[in-house]
Amino acid sequence: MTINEIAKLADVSRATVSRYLNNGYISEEKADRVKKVIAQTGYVPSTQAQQLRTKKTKLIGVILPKINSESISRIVAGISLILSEHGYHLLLANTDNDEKKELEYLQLFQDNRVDGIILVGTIFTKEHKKLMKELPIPVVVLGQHVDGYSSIYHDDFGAAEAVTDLMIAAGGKHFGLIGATIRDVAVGQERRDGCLTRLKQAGISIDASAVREAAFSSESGYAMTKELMMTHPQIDSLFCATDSMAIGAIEYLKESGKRIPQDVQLIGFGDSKMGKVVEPKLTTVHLSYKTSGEEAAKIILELLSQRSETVREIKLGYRIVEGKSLRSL
Amino acid sequence: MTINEIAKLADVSRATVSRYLNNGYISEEKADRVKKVIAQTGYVPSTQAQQLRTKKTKLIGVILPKINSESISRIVAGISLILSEHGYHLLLANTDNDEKKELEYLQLFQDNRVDGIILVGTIFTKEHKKLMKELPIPVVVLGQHVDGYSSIYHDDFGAAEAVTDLMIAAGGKHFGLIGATIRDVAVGQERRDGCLTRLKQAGISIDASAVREAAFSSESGYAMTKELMMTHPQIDSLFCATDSMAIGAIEYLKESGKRIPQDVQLIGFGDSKMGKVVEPKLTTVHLSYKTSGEEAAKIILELLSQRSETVREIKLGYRIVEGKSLRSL
DNA sequence: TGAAAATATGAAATGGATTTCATATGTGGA
DNA sequence: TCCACATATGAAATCCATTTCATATTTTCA
Repeated sequence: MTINEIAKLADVSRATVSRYLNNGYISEEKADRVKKVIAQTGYVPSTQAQQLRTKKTKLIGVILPKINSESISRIVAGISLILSEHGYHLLLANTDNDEKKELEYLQLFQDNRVDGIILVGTIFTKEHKKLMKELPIPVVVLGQHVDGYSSIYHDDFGAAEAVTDLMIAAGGKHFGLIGATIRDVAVGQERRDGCLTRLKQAGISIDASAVREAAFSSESGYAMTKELMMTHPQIDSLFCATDSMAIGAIEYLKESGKRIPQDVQLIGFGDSKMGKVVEPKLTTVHLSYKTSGEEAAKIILELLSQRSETVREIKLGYRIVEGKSLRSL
Repeated sequence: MTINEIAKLADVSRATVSRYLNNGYISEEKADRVKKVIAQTGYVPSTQAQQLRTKKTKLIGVILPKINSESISRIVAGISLILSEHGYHLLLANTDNDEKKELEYLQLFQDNRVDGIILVGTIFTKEHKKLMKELPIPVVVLGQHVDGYSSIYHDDFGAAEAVTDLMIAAGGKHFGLIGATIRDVAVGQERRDGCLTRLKQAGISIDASAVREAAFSSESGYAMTKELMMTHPQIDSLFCATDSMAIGAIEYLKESGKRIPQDVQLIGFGDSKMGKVVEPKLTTVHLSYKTSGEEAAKIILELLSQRSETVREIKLGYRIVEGKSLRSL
C-alpha cells in the first residue's frame, strides 16, 4: 500500500491524501473518503519515504559509556519517559567506555540518522569537541559540564564537599580517597576536588598516596582499599567516588576485621540498590539520574522544536541518603 | 553533498558512484577519481535515501518490559554486543510492563521502521500472537517460550527444581513460596511449578496459602514475606522467584529476628549484584542474561540473512550460585 | 578465431512520501 | 461590489540513493 493507491481508491490526488495525513486543508467530504479507504486498507505511510522527504527521523541517538549499570539505566529510563511522550524513539549506542567508539558513533549519527544526540559522557577530549562542533544536529551532554554545549550535570563538587563535611563532623581524622580517573571530570575530578577542598579548609592533611584511583567496579574498589589500608592503616574515613567502589571497600574492610563505622567510616555516590542492601547500609549521595535523563530529553526537544542555538545548562542538586556507614551524625 | 554532486565532480555517472560505494563493477581509474572526490568532500550517503530504496534500516527494535533492571540491562548488553558487530543498531522501546504499549510498539515497528524485532517478553496474550503473526519482519522472543516463534528462554522449571532439591536436602520441612504472576509463564509459572513439583515428589506438603504472588520489587518481597510469616510462622524454607523478592524477604526476616539460614533458609533467581552484597549472601540461580541477549541477536541476524522461516528455539541452562542463605549443603 | 562470459558505464526507472506552484472557489469586510 | 484572505485541490518537483536495462569493451576458453 502506497499513498498512490490510496489516492486512486479515494479518487483524490496524492497531495490530498498527504494533506489528510498532515492536517492540511481538506474538505470534509474528501477527508471522509480518504479516511475510509485508509481504514479499509490498513495503509500506513512509509517511514523511510517520510524521512527522506522531511529530513526528520523522530529518533534521538543516545550514546552511553556502558549499558549495564544502575545509574545508566536510570538515565535511560528518564530519557525514554520524556521522549516517548513526544513520539520520539531512542537509538542506542553503547561505547563500552571506548573513546574511539564514542567518536565513531558521533560521526555515524552525524548524517541525519537521528534528529539529535544525547551524549552520556565520561571523558571529553579535543576530538570530541571538534566532532561535536561539526554536528549539524543538536547535542546535549549529560553528566558532564562542557563549555559551549547544552549540558545537564550534577553538583558533584558540592556533593563531595557536603559528604566530606559529614565525615569531618563525625570525627574523621585520617582520610583516604578512592576516586575515578581524573579524565572523567565529573566523577573523577570534581568529586575528588570537593573532598580535598574541604579537608584542606578543615586543616586535615591527606597524604598524596592516600588518594587513589579505581575503576568503576566493586572489585577494583576492593583491591584499592586493600592497597590503601596496607600502606595507611591509620585511615578512619574513606571517601569513595562511586557506590560500587564503596561496596568493594566495605567488603575488604569487613574481611580485614575493621568495624564500620567505628573503625572506618565511608561514603559512596549513586544511591544504588546495592548500597541499601549492604551491611551496614551505605551513606551515599543521591544524584537523581532519572531526572537528569528527563531534563536532557526536554532540552533536546526544545532545541529540536525552536531550532534555537541557545546553550542551556542545568546543574542538578543532590541529596544525601543516610545509611549506617558514618559515625554518629 | 549528494551522490549527484559527487558524480559531477568525479565526472562519472551517479550509477558509477553508487557502484563504487556498493562494490559493483568499476574500473580502477574511475574508482580512484570517485574516492578522491569523496575524501575531499566528506560525502556520506543519505541513510534515508538508502533505506527508501533498499527497504533496509539496519535497525532492530528491542521491546523491553522495563528498562531499569539488572537482568534487562544485561540482556540489552548482550544484544548490543552482537548487533553492533554486524552494523545493526538498537531501537529501544520501553513498555513499562504495559501490555497496551507492548502491542503498540509491535504495531509501530511493523511498517519497516526496523528490520527485525527482539521482544523481551513477560506476558503473552492472544493479541500478542495475532499481531506477531501479521508481522512482515522476523521476531525473536526472549525470556519466554512461545510456540511457533523463535525464542530464547531459560530452563526456569529445571532451575526451580534444582534449588528446591537443595533446600530439601538442607533439611527444609516447611516451605513458603513467593512467586510472580502466573501470567508471566517463565518467571511466575515455571519457577513455581518446578518448586511445587519437587516438593510433591519429596512428599512435602505446602499449604496453598503459603504460595504467594509478589511484584518484581524488594518492597513487594518484604510485604509478602511479612504476610506469609504472620500466617505461617513455622516456615523454614522460602522459595523466591526473583532476587529482588528475596532481598525484601531477607530484610523482613532479619527485622523479625529470624536467623538466616538457621531459622529460615531461602533462595532467589537472577544472580544479581544485590544478592552478592546482602548479608548473608544470597544463594541464587544464574540465568546468563547476557548470553540470552547475544543468542537472540544471533538468531535475528540469521533470520535476516537467509530469510529462512525456520523457527529456532534455544533453552539456556542455569548455574546455581552458592551464597550463605541455605543451610549446610 | 569466435562465442560466451566478465567487466564497465550511463540513462532512466524506482522507492513513497511532502511541498511548491498554480489555480479555483468561498467568505468577510470596506 | 470588489478586494483580500482563507479554504481546497491537483500537477509536478523534490528528497537521494539503488537497480534495471541497454550497450560497449575485454577476457577467457574451447
